[in-house]
Amino acid sequence: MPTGKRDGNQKSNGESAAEAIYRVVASIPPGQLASYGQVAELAGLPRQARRVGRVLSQLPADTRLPWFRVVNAAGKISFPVGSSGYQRQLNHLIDEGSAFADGRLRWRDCRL
DNA sequence: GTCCTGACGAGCG
DNA sequence: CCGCTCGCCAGGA
Repeated sequence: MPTGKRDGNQKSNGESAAEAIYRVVASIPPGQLASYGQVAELAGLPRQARRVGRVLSQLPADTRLPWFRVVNAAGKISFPVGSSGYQRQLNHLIDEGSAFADGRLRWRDCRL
């Protein structure tokens, strides 16, 4: 193995951390929610919830990923109440019946 | 190279 | 319930 200092965080699959995160988020079934930490763990990145938040923050507006199904460990939307991101996420969750209009979420872990 | 920030989490007072 | 600290990692200045 040549001076391969390339590994970084790739899984043996050749799948980057971001790819793993995308895959996990995409696998969250409708009506269910997962925390950043949960997603990180399922993606093979324990203790890296922050990484998940970072990746999601870079998602394009037209992404197909159900990023709105990802909430923090407190079971709440991780955006300042009233912000556009908050409204957008809450809107999607309400649409799926995972949240009430007052911002209260129906907590359901993903538990795969 | 260092420093700061961030869609987090758990612990402590 | 609130606020603070520390750990963790990536990326931009």
